[in-house]
Amino acid sequence: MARPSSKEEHIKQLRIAALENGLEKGFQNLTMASVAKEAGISVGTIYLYYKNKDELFASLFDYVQKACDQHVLESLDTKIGVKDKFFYLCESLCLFYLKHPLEFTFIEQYSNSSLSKGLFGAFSKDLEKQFQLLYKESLSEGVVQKLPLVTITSLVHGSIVALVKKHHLGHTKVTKKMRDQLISLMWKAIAA
Amino acid sequence: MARPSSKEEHIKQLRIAALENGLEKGFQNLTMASVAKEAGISVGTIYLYYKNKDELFASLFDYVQKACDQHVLESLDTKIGVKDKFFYLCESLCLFYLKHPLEFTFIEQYSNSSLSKGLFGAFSKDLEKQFQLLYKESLSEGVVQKLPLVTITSLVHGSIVALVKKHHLGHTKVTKKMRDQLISLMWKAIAA
DNA sequence: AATTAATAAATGAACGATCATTCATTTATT
DNA sequence: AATAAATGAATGATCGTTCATTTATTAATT
Repeated sequence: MARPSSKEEHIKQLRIAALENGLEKGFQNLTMASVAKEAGISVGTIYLYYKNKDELFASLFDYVQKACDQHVLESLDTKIGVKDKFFYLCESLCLFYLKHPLEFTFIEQYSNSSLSKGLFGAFSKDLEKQFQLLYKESLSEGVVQKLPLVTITSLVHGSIVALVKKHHLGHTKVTKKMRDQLISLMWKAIAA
Repeated sequence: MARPSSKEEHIKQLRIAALENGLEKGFQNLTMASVAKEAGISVGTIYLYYKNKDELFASLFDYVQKACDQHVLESLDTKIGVKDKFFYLCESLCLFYLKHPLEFTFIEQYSNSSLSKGLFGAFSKDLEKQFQLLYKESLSEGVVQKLPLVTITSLVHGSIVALVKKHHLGHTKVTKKMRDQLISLMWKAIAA
C-alpha cells in the first residue's frame, strides 16, 4: 500500500468539509468556494476530480451510503437466527445513524432533494436485499406474517429514521432502551 | 362573505404555482420570477404580500400543514373507541398524503431543508396533541403498552411517511389493503 | 550532485449566468 | 383628479465554472 496520494487526501478533506459545513448551512446552500476553502484546497482543484457540483454531491452520497452499508453488514453474523438477525440489523443501522449525524443528515437532505431522482427510497440497495433475504428466511420458518415487503421496509426504515431525526433535532435522547423498545415493537408487529 | 379580493386570489394562485412547479424542479430551485409568472401576476406583486422568498415558503408550509390538520381532524368522531380512533387518524393522514402529492412532497422537502430549523419533527403540533391524548386514553384503558410517546409517534408517522413516499416515487401502489395492513401492524405493535 | 528542462498539479482571479429584491412608472379604482 | 394596486426592467449580489498562470515534481544531462 503506497502512501496516500495527494488526490486521495484532497478527496477525503472535501468529504469532511462538505459534510461539516452542510450540516449548518444546509447542503443545497454550500458553495464550491466555501467547500474548497474549508478543505484547504482551491476551487479549481475540485474540478480536477469532479465534473461539477452535482457530481461532487452524488459521489459523496455514494460514499456515505457505502460507509453505512459496510458498518451494518461487515459484522453481520449470517449464522444467527432470524429474530436475532432482525434485531442486529435494526440496532446496527440505528447506531450508524445516531453516531454519524453528518452522514445521516446528508442522506436525508440529499434523498429528499430534487438531485436524487427517486433512486433512494429508504434502504440502500444492499440493505434492502438483506432485509428481503431475512424476510424470506423468516417466512419459511413461519415466524413472520405474509406481508408485502414494501410494507415491512417502510415500517422498519421509516420508524428508525423518524426516531433518529428527533434525536438529532434535540427533541429526545435515544437510549439503548428506546432502541430496544422500538425494535421489539417492530418485531412484534410483523411476527406471525 | 364578500367576493374574494384580488389579494386573496393572488395568494391562492401563488400557492398553486409554488406547489405545482416545486414538484418538478424542487422547491429550493423555484425562482420568484417563475412562481410569479405561473401564478399570473408580476414579481413585484409577491412582495406586496410577503417580505421575501423565505416568508413566502414559510407561509406556504403553514398553510399546507393547516390543510392537513383540518382534513384529518375535522371529521374525527371523538366518541368512538380508542382503537377505531387510532385507525381513523392513521388512515386519514395516509389518505391526505396520498391524495395530495404536491403538499406531501412540499412538507417533506421543506421540513428536511435548512429553512425549517427543526420545528417540525413529524406530526404537526395539533396532530401530535391528538396522538398524545389518544395514547393517554388508550393507556388508561389498558389496551396499549407503556412506552415513550416519541417512540410511538416515530413508529406511526415514520412508517406512514415512508410508505407514502414510495407510492409517490412510483415504487409501489399503496392500496386500501396495504394501508389497513400497515395500520394493523402498528396497532399490534403498541397493543398491550 | 547540481542544474536545467519537461511535465504535471494546483491555483484563484475573472467571466457569465442566475436570481432575489427594489422602485420609478403604469394601470386600475375610487 | 386623487389614491391605490400592480408592474417588470434595472440593480447588485452570489455563485458555478473556466483557464491562463504559478508552483511542484520528475527526468535528463553534465
